[in-house]
Amino acid sequence: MGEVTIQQVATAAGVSPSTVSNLLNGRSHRMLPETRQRIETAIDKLGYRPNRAARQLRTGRNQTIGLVVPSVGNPFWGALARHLESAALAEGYHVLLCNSERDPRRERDYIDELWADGVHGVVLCSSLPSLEHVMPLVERGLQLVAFDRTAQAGDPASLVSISVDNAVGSELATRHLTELGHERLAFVSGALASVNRKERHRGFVAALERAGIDPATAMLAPSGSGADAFGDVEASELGRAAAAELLARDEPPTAIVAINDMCALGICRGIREGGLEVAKDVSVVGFDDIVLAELYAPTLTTVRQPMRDMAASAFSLLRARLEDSGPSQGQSLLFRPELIVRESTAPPLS
Amino acid sequence: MGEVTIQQVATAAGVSPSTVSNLLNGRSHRMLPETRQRIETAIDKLGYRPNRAARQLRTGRNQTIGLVVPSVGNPFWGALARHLESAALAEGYHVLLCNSERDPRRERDYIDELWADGVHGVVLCSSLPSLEHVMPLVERGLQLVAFDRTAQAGDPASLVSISVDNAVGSELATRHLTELGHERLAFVSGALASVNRKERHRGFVAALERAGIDPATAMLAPSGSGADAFGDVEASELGRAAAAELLARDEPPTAIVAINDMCALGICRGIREGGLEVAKDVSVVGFDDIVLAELYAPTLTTVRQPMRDMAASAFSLLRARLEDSGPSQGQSLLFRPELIVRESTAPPLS
DNA sequence: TTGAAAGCGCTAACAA
DNA sequence: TTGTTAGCGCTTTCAA
Repeated sequence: MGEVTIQQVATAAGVSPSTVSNLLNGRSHRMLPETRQRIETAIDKLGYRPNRAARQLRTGRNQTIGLVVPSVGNPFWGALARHLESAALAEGYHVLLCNSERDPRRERDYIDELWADGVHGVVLCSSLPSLEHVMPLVERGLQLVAFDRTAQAGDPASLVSISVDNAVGSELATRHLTELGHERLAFVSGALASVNRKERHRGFVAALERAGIDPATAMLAPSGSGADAFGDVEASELGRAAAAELLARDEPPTAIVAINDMCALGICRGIREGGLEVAKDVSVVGFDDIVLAELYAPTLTTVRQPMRDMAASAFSLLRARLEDSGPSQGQSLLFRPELIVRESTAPPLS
Repeated sequence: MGEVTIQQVATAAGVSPSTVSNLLNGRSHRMLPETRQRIETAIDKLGYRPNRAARQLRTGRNQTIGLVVPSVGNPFWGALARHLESAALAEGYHVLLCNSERDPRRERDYIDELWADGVHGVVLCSSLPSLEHVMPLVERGLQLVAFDRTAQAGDPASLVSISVDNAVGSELATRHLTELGHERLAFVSGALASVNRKERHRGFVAALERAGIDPATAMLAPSGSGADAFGDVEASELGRAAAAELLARDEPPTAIVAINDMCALGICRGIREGGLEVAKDVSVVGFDDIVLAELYAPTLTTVRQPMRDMAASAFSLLRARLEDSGPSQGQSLLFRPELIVRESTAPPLS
């Protein structure tokens, strides 16, 4: 049972615990090379590993960051979790996983909980337009990286925002459709309550205007309360329902822009259920470029988010703030999205 | 900055820290109801939350479990992570996320690391047939739940194993195909190195025998070293390559049993790329029933693992062992898989 | 029924 | 260059 302590290492090396501690904390320059050598040998021989709880109790810091996502069951967040954890591992950090299920209350509780546990850095994937609920903790020193959410006016001054340029991405997607000749377009999304949904919608509208199409003629689905009825994992269900609704109209769209890939896959499903064929009858564009996009039948045209880079940036910015301890200015990183054209889009029929 | 300490609560309530501690640790029966009342009031008023690091330093325990999966980027593991975290949250536990990327060395390092951090319970999703590498820690008291891996002869005596009955699942899948009239079947998997791959293959063979088909005529793909070339996230790539290989044969299979859903989706992709149609030309069955199985085109016939229940069991068994502290006998839980028939399977052409 | 006291393993002044 | 010392916040005997 007995774990090796710093005291035992010190004894074995014939020095005091503080010298060992100095070595451990990167102050090796203030000791004789031979002392250093002896300590290192002792550490190796005994298989010593510092007790993190003790260290945290003493310093108030730890080597853990929190990740709050709507649900890791969703492949998009799963990919973020994977890459973030990878980046963290490389620097000796751990990742505490939290699924908010898009429940604002749960989101706040998690952050409180993390803070109480001594976690000072959190990557927060919140769809909430306001981050007011976490302000008290940010003022106390919590370092926050908002992921997949661009900076907003009321945000904490120290906030780091990391996101793809949603408007540009959506515009790329939509322009691709108008260039193929589509004129009756639809935009499918849950309630336009979150920041990035609004931005993507904005890009959609901008592309229509640029193509000389009156945005007022564009369709929005699901209409009414349907938009609120679905959580994150159920994005595909939302797409499916929206497709059914759109295809039942007098003049159904010939092309659909989906808020994300899971939603797009649901739309494709709905199109097939309506007896039509994706691409041939109705074009579909997604957003995210999850792994499945390339696997689907037909393969999905979509807007890629450079997830690996984004996750790596999220971690390194967080770490820098955690370790520098200086006053940290907020900043925002906007990654450039890329249109990936695959099989789910084609010119309109007639 | 200053967090509220137990000392402050004690002062506010006019008692000593030990009494507060007693209340906190479920020993409220040994104090006057009014004392208890006063303490609770003080806790509420001050917004006190016990410092976990201090508690852990003192007791050597914490409220965190580790989850080691090949990759949360894979929707199957993503789903496990989600449900496990949910179950943990309900009991005040946290989940530390670790992606092994199917690297045995990384797997072992993670477990060591977790142990050094005071994590005494881990849900391990290892494909390794032997758990020898973690034995030293298990002997020191690490509680281990092996997930998606049935109990093996050499396993630690205290191990809990949770898995679906792979052989039965695979047999259900295969029998479904033989009953449809298929006679030229193939089994697609990475190297049959892991426990559950072997079991699934066993079920496949058993079903063939029962149907009066000589297992020797069944095909295995990818052949040779191809089986080793892919990790976990790339299961779909493996399927895609295997499909290409199988379809190039003189007598290609009319039905394929895939080792899991991601692999099955890759196979479907490969079939389409070969100019054939899933179901009509070649039937495909998966395993797992990930969310995408129902979304795919065609929807995928597959074997469902009751993930939510399995994850909940994993957590509650782990917790029981963590908190009972008594000597814990090993046990294994085998969940019953369920065949979900969808569109990707049909009778053979002629 | 309550409190005093010791100490978990570590770090960081401060002294030597 | 190295060691001494004093806690970080909590739990848990043991004594009152």
